[in-house]
Amino acid sequence: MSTLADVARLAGVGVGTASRAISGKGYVDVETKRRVLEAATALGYRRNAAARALRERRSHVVGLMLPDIHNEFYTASAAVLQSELDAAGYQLLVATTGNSVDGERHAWETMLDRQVDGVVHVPVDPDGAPPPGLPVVQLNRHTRTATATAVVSDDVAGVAELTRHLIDAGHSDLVALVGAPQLSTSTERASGFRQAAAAAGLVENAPEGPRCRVVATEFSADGGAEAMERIGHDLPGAVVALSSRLVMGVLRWAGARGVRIPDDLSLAGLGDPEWYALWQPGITTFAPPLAEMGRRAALELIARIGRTTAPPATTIRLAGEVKVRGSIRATARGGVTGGRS
Amino acid sequence: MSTLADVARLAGVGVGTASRAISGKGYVDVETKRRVLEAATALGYRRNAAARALRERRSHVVGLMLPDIHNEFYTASAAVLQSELDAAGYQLLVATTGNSVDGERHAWETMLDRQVDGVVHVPVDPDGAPPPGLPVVQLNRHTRTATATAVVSDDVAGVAELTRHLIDAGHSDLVALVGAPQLSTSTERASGFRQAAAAAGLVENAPEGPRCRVVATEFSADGGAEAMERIGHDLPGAVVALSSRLVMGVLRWAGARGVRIPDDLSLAGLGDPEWYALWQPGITTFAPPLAEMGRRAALELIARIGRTTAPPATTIRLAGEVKVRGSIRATARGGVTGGRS
DNA sequence: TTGAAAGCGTTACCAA
DNA sequence: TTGGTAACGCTTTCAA
Repeated sequence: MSTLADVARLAGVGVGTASRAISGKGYVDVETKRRVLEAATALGYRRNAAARALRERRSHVVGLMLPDIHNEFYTASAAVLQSELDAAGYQLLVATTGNSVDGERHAWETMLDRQVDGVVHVPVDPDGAPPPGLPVVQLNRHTRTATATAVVSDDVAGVAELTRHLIDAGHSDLVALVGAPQLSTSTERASGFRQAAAAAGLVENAPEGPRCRVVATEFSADGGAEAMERIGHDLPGAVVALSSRLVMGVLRWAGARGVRIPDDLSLAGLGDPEWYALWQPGITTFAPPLAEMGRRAALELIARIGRTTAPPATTIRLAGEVKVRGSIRATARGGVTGGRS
Repeated sequence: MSTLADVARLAGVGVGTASRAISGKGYVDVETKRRVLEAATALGYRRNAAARALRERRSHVVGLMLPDIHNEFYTASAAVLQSELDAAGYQLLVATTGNSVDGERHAWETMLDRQVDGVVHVPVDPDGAPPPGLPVVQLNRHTRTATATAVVSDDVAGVAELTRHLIDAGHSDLVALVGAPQLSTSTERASGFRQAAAAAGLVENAPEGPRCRVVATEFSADGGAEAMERIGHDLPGAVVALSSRLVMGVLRWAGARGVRIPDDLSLAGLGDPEWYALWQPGITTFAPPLAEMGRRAALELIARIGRTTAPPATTIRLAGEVKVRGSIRATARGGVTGGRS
């Protein structure tokens, strides 16, 4: 691998000049620059990133910390985040936290050791704080204490709209399935559900009559199946499974128990993996704007890097979209949409 | 951020000693080492990765080049690859090629600029060659010229087994859907299909009688739907869609055309995304051992890094598994499994 | 507009 | 076993 000194020698200039010609900062005569560039091409010169990072005190690398690479919910954001960052000249270092506090600490150490210029972080520990001084943007979830700017989906509004859709279809006995109550995603989704339910006069945990319930489990297929098993003796008319994994769990449970969707039970979901549309008759869902979230997170982070005074931590809420498909059945009790039965 | 010099000063030793104490290479008195480590902890010292990379001429970073982060086929391997690499002290730099030769070239430049120690690569250009001298392991696909070691699924055997399953169920009019013919995945999957079909006496492209066809399109849902549209006038008894995207395309097409699976058309797939099992009555498929492939790729790469003489390029073929579910209907014409109709 | 030279934080060599 | 010192390749003063 040839170095800048090689290029300078071949071009017949000093290293300083060569550096300026190549980086494009500082004065260089047009003709000199041409010669340097030519020499660089001839030698197949590539700037050494390590030397640059050492001298410039910035690595041009940003970290992405997420619970699990193999989860389409995160990768949907990661894909556009990556391309946005790439366009701005940053490389992406990926570390996974495995949804554990230990894993998260380990990932932070990795990031710090690598001198990343900033981090996009899907937080695990609701009370964790990012290392001071490092530009961090939280994605999807946010921690309790507002230590960093977060880019999230407006789940409250989205789930409320989804819930209203159920209510409009004539449902008055609703169950929402959420994950661990410490996660911001759990509480916000539950809150959207409760708001819409309360506004329609559904009473939480009422033994009968118009009612709604919130069941907390774990954001996984097993969690969803287990939760349905738990309430199986007292099934609602509709269940809102507030993550795609929970939807899978409900579907699995329904298949095993012979419960037909939407005939025996209406189902609404969250997220929009490709199979939602494929599954007959399609899962009605609230789809967070994952791509847009990734884009915004990248932009926010880039804006924060290199700035000495960190802008105040804010939460950026992006609106998603309710997608109506066939997993909800209009009841005889009839709502605005009328009954199909 | 404190430096090694700070640590050395606090511990009352020279930087050389401090370096040896911390890196654990070279002679250091036990007591001295303790003092250094203590000082390091007190100062919250972290080794500067850039300086280390510059001096050691290796970055402890490996690159992962894949077509698209948002594709569960690759992330299934990437997840275990990441954890394996992490355990060996390597960080993962991710670049996407977007399935284009240009994107691939750009990704290579990124990798070279970053001085990565090695690369795990899902090749796009079937004729491309990795930069000489850099340890590279190809994942999933391999290039035509055996320039690097590749870790792939034994698609020939797997697809042959899957095809035999169809034949055993009494099918004698088969279509296989594959992607671009330059990709090794396309040719190997097609070859497994042809082998099994020929062994059962199916004639390729025969106008009637026991026959089989191979239709090349693009590895995408649109490609699958378009291919089905193209052959819709002359439907086979069963179609083998040789990627999960193609399966989606077939399913979408079937939904739109009112073709029932498996009643009107049997379907077999490849890969095993979570929704295969969920989709009623389940997609019968050949599932490549993605996790194991990721693990092996990581191990092979680690073994190659730091070794001066590159071991010869070999292709490591890992066996996958055929998963039988409900998307194949036994025909009246009856095979060993007998007909359900 | 240019060249020389001083670091950036490590590791590795060498003499003590 | 230790400390001093010379690189590693680059950017960035500073004088010329």
